Amino acid sequence: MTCTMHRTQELRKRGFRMTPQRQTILQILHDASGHHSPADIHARASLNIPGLTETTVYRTLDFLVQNGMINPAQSASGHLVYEIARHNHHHIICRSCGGSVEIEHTLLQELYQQLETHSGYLMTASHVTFFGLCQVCQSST
Amino acid sequence: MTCTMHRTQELRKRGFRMTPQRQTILQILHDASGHHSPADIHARASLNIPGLTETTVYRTLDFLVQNGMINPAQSASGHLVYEIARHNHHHIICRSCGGSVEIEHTLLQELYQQLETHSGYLMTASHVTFFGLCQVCQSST
DNA sequence: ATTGTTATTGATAAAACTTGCAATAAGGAA
DNA sequence: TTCCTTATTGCAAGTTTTATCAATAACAAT
Ligand SMILES: [Mn+2]
Ligand SMILES: [Mn+2]
Ligand SMILES: [Zn+2]
Ligand SMILES: [Zn+2]
Repeated sequence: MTCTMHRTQELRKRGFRMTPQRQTILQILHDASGHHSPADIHARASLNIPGLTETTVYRTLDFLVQNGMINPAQSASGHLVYEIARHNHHHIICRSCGGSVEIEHTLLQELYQQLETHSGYLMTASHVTFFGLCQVCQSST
Repeated sequence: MTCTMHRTQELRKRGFRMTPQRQTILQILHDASGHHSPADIHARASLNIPGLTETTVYRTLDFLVQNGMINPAQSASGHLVYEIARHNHHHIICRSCGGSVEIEHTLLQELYQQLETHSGYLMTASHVTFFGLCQVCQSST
């Protein structure tokens, strides 16, 4: 079964509908891996769907996050960006230059255990953004 | 030396100035501990400084973050809130009800070590927000 | 295919946040 | 105190994000 059909069924199972808007935005995030801003996504999706509004882009992104198909992340500027949901990972962003690096979730596994023990919260996958100083910016101070 | 005088000197040392706006906002965050939205802060500070604009509140908050006197945090809604810089800590927010709990930084110390080793980034204090499901919301599903 | 239900969209307005610039005032120096 | 430099503010305009609501279209049932 194709990826699109699978996602369509997932949504229908939950009483939601697949639409060209949702399909297009998913396709864009699937193809162009990485983090993308709502404005960027709107620009790209508009090529396929001329009348598409920014309102719908924001709503669709929220919807897809709620349904676990994409993940939100803080960008260096503090704004939200989005990426297709893939393996569980996190990021460190350099406070100074904005550069970033990816962190495997396995590194956080132990912490998550402890957080659950200490807080009673169930720690679900959450695509955390840490901040720090990259090597280049460390030496250039 | 009073707290305000100390902060004033800190800023002057760096070529910046203490102003009624900055002083008032610091005082507000100092007295009302916890996380506060820009709108909330503007409302409170306006009582002391009638003409105060939202623009200045946003700019002041950014400035105070840059100078390490306050910390930003993601609220449950995703928007930024601010609190006076105090002991190094983090938060877990419940995805479902928005409730939150505080986490001591000591719990993350070990992780930060590993992150530095793996990434080469210098991990500075960063007031991280994790997301999960609180006990109440876990049982009510 | 046709119909009916209602989730979803686009249009519009509002709220939240940012930027550019001239007027103001903090605070160092005389 | 007074003067001078320039960091900081308020104002006005712009951008980003959210809320409301009537029109549309997905899709299940006929
Ligand atoms: Mn990512
Ligand atoms: Mn906090
Ligand atoms: Zn850097
Ligand atoms: Zn909860």
